[in-house]
Formats: sequence, structure tokens, C-alpha cells
Amino acid sequence: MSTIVVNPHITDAEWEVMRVVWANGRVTSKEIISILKEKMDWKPATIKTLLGRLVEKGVLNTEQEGRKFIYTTNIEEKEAVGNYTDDIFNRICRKNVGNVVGSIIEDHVLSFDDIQRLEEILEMKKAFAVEEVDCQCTEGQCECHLHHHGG
Amino acid sequence: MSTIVVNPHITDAEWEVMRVVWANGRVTSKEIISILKEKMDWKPATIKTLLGRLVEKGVLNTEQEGRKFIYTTNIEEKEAVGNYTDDIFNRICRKNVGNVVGSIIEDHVLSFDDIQRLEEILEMKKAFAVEEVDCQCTEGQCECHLHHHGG
DNA sequence: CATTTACGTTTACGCATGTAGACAATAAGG
DNA sequence: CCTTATTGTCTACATGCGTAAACGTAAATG
Repeated sequence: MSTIVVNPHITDAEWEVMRVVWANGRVTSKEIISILKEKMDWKPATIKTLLGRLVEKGVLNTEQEGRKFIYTTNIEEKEAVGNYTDDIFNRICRKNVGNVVGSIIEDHVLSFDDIQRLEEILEMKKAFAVEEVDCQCTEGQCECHLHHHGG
Repeated sequence: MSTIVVNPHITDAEWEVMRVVWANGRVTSKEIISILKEKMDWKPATIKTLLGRLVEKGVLNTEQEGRKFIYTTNIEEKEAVGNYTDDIFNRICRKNVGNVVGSIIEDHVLSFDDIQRLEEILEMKKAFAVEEVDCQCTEGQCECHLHHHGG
């Protein structure tokens, strides 16, 4: 039984549905519709479409239970979030990752525990830190190469 | 002179073009086409379309210089990246921001300087840290509320 | 058993996006 | 001045996405 899980794109609208599935584990369309009723100004049909697409893409599973279907996820939230964050960091120069992380931290509220955990992670990262991060950008797509052709 | 800069969406393809503009400041379409020639398997026409759309959206400026146009950005990279990162953090529970940042750090190479800078930022954040981050999710979209209705 | 209700599937449609050819205008060169 | 090359604009088209109505089918209910 090999569950092949690829990396399908979860769109904005679909993500709203996925959050409900991730938070609740086993849900019916009815529950999802009810939970999203207020936040999203969607007709039930809209959610049904999204569910259909998510099943089609293999992001969600269905098990028929009596007359209704139970939806479960094939992709954990952590994984989906990871894919999403990877997208960002593929859009910037690697040399810049530290700065972007810095900005993220500055812009968000953290708990004491969060901070402590992050400090621990940083402590561990020191063992693998480099003098200068390697720029992997195509020449002309980041400033790192500027000194190569004297601008 | 008030430069009103909104927050238009920069698509994946457009981003490739923007990176060239951000890295080089003042560029012609010819330069962009040349820089992206190998990385993206695009016909020159494709880049022209993207440039047109970016100008239309107000992301890029054009100044006519002789026969050709010089493209310059209206939106700094940092800002665009910020918009992008905000998207992610709007997709997850605030309580989870710390963990996501932790994963990002774990997954990327950092320099000693990066780590030190991040440590400094964390140090400063301690002054504003909270005991527990406030969950702002719609009920049913994250696990924080689970204990409210005993599931 | 007939009717109503609930739920998934099919169809629909406009706008965004990736990709690019065709066309127009203008500068350069002969 | 006419031809050619260059560069921006217009048009095109398939697919993805947001949004939703219509439809079919099966379960619940009377």
C-alpha cells in the first residue's frame, strides 16, 4: 500500500476548505459548509465544487459512510505550508533568506516559548552555518553578481 | 509628489521579470530578454507581454529614452516579498507562526551573521513576547478551539 | 411506495495567467 | 527617402480559478 502523494497546488479558495479538514480530521461537506458560512460568503455549491476539485487532485480522500461522504486529507498542513514557504524562498536570493526570516519575526507576535524554541534552533544551526551563503540565482536576477561585471 | 503604490499581485512569470528589474535598476526589454533567455524557455514576445502587464498594473514604470523604453520598478523587492510572506501567515493560525518560522530556519542555510542578527531580533522580541499567542482563526479552521466543544 | 431532502456531479462562465504570434511605429542605415 | 531592424501593442488561446446553478441519485419521511 504505497500512498503516492505528489505536490498539487492548493489555491486560496481551496485552502479555506483544507483548513477545516486539517482542523477537524474527518468532516462532511455539510460541516465544512457550516463552518465557512460566515467567513466566506459562499454558496454551498461553491464549497462542493472546491471539494470535488480537491478530491480530483488527490488532496482529499472520500469514504462513503451511509449516504454521505467523509472527507479526509492526504496532505498534512505542515507539508502544504512547507510547499508554500518553499515557493517564497525560491523567489529570492539565498543570501537574503536570513533577512526575510528576520522581517517575518519582526512582523509577528511570538510567545516566550516560541522565542526560546527559535533560539534553540539557531543554536543548532550554528554547527552548520557558513561564512557566506551561496547565491544560486541566475546572473542578472540578483545583485550578488554585480561586482562580476563592474556596474 | 505622492507616489501611490498599491499592492498588485505579481504572478510567478512576472516575478522572474521583476527580479531582473530589481537586480539591475534600469533595464530595457532587450536586457531582460537576454538575461532570462536561458533560465526561462520563453520567446521574446512572452517577456514583452509580461512587461506590458506589469506596466499596466503599475508595478513597473517606463521612460522612453530614444527609441527604447527603460523599465524601472515602483515596488521594491522587500515590499513584494513582504506581501508574499504575509499571504502565508494569513493562511495559518497565529499560534503556529513560531513553528513555521522554525521550520524555515531549519530548512535553509544561514551564515554566522544571519544567525547573530536573528538572535538579536529575538532578543528584542522578548520585550513584546506574550505568554500565549492569540488565535484569530475562524472557529473550525484551526485546532485551538477544539476544547471549546469537546470533540 | 411516493415525495421531499440532501449530497455529489456536471456544466457554466468570466477573469487571470502562461505563452506567443501578428502588427504597428519608429529609429537606423544605406 | 526607402528599407530594415527593433521594440512596444494588440490579439489569441488554452488552462486555472472563483463562483455557482442545474441535475441526478439515493436516503429519509410520511
